[in-house]
Amino acid sequence: MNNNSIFIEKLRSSGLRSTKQRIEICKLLFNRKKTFHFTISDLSKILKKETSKKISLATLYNTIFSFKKKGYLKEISINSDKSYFDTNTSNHHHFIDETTNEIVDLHTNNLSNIKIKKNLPGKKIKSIEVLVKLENNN
Amino acid sequence: MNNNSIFIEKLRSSGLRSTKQRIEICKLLFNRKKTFHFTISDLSKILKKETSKKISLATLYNTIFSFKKKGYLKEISINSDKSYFDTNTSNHHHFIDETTNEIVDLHTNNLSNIKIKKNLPGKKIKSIEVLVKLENNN
DNA sequence: AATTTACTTTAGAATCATTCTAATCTATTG
DNA sequence: CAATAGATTAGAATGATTCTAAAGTAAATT
Repeated sequence: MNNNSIFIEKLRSSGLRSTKQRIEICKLLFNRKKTFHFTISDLSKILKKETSKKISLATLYNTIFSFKKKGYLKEISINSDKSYFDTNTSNHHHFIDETTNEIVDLHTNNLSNIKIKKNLPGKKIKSIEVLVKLENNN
Repeated sequence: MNNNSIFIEKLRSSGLRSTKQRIEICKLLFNRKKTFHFTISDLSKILKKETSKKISLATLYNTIFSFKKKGYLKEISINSDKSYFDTNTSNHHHFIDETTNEIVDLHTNNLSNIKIKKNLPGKKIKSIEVLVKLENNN
């Protein structure tokens, strides 16, 4: 029938209860072909428009952070007053257009291999994130 | 006598009035051998301790942003609830230790050359920022 | 299927960084 | 030394995020 069962299974299999709210958020985030970059307030606005039942802000925060912890979302490191998230959890990087604030994925095959020739004692690399800032041409 | 005159000149030459507050902030930021990474609230705390006269938070924000605009400071892109700044304005990158939140410079000579093989129409690259996240080497 | 229990959701308050406001002050110019 | 453009200030306003504690509900247990 509907494809909620996919999300119910996804939630269950990762030890999260399959609640109405979480399923609604899953549908919004993961029923997409293209990568989706968003802030919590983006999400909140979209949910207000597209959904009949209201989901509280606190639940949105809770859910997005548990999805991040489970590896369903990535948080993007850019300088901003808000946090950005990405539905593309594969290893990749970002362009940010500083005139429009639009975020675009930069896949690793479009980037030369990165080697770090310095290491700090007692520490190991967890991730390497590249942010390419863009401005208008000319 | 004192070396304030250096800062007075620095401020004047870039079209900023040399006020008591700005000179105080200059001394705190630029009388250092090593790169200094800080947030506004770090700075505020240090100023409270090290300085007799109080500088208002609004002035701190104003000053740090004008110093950034003049190129005396760089803002660092990490995910955080606050903005981080860096007194090292040369082209370089950062490590962030996610267990302690300590930021360490990563100079370009410790990094392989980065090539971006994709470009977006009408846009050009303004800067490339690499953030290396570290964790404990257990 | 009813009960229990642990996990979730919720509204609203609280917190914290940052920005705004509008009054006062002051470095520089003439 | 007076004029003025630019700076500083306290405190209020804003906006993102976190907290709280009460009410709701999925899943486990009977």
